[in-house]
Amino acid sequence: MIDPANSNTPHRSAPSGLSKTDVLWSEFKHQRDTSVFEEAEPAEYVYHVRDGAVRTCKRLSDGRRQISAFHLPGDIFGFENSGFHRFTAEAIIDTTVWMARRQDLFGEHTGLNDAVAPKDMMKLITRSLQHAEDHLLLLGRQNSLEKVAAFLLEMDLRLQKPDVMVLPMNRRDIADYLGLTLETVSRSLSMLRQQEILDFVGQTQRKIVLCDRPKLGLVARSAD
Amino acid sequence: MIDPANSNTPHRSAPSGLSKTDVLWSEFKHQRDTSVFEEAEPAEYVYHVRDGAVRTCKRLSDGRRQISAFHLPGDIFGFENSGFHRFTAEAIIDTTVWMARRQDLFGEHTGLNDAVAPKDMMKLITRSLQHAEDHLLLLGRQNSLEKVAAFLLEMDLRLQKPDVMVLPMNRRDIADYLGLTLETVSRSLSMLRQQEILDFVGQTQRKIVLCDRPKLGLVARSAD
DNA sequence: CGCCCCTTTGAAGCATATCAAACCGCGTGG
DNA sequence: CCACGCGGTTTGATATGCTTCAAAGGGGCG
Repeated sequence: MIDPANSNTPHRSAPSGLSKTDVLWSEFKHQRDTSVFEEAEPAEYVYHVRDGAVRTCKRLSDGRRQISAFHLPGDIFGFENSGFHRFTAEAIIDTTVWMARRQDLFGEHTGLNDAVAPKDMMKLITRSLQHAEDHLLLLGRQNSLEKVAAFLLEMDLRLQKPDVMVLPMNRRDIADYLGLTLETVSRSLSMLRQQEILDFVGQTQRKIVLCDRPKLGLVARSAD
Repeated sequence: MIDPANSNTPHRSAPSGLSKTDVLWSEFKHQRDTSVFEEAEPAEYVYHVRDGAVRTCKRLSDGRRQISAFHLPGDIFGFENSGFHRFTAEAIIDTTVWMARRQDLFGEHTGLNDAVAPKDMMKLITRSLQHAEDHLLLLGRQNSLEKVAAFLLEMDLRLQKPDVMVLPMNRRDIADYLGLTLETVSRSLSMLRQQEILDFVGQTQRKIVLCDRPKLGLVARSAD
């Protein structure tokens, strides 16, 4: 968990989404494919992605994995009500996070309670809930092409509709997010490319241009 | 929405799960297959199931449906942070609910703020989130037999492990909860019966006895 | 240059969906 | 009381979308 190679610089400022500013945040770097925290571990910190990308996932004992969310720069993750993490969080690529102690942030056992308004925490949890609820419909009732299209639109939005979308995750991560295999994800992307809805930039298949967002939207929701 | 045939008796008491007692609850009856509220409707009330059962679901425009949760007697549902319902809620069978105004309960715009501790609300939302997160893994990564087994165990637990489990929902509801078809649900139940893990009581296929909960647990998680 | 990881693509297999038919209990109306 | 229709369920046959297995190509890095 603690990597001596990591810097640990103190900061006093607030990520967007949290209102109070007088909380101590420490910087921490995680190499790709290392865990930020593990499922069932006590939840001592809250994390703020500065740079990189993180996946939160659950695993079955035979290795099947479901990724519940991707966390990109600006996102906050790891807050838990229960005191224990319900997910494993792993760095997808080399990632820098800022960490704050839960009790500092949410003032449970400290004198300065409500260091961050409970309202903020509520907002964060509600956003997670909403995302999970939408994802239930996708996992339970949408086909592979719709799933991949929806994924692209989600990433597009969260990366603020860049000209070129650079995906930090590989095909397997996408597959485990969408409840598919990596081959099916690849085939769906190929189909979308063939329909000229997207294109790859250069030879790396992680840089994607969305040529036709409206059409992509139609594919994502052949419905709704 | 408002059915004149319904009784509307005022109550002053608190469902378990909410701490304060001085909130006005009104009783309301919903016939089976009628909606309690619709997606995108303003969320004015919070609901407490007294009797019956409710499903909350999302639909795609072509009719595909994903049920996110079943609400049984004692459950609270319909609280929304956003002010608008993100689901449709429908009575599965004839159902009695108690309703309380959101602002009475959570004291947003009233003089008596925090009529119910924000902590309670947080607990409710966290429970929903946890359930949704677990359901993601089920929908994305478990096979039909595992899904049905997990469903039975969930219902068993929530009905407090009765000798005979009486399911309020039909096979299609179960299917739409598990991301399957009703035929696949039926086949899975038949397989479990053949393995003597469960049995039907009488000729109605909604009364189920779990003969071997440990074995059912093994089926549910051929993993985890 | 060569190895490894990632991705794509093809072929075959399989789990679940789809289509179809029969059964059963139940409520209704003759 | 019985005949009938209907919704719900089961079961069988077939179809299909996705997975599994396999192979090849490409890029990056030692």
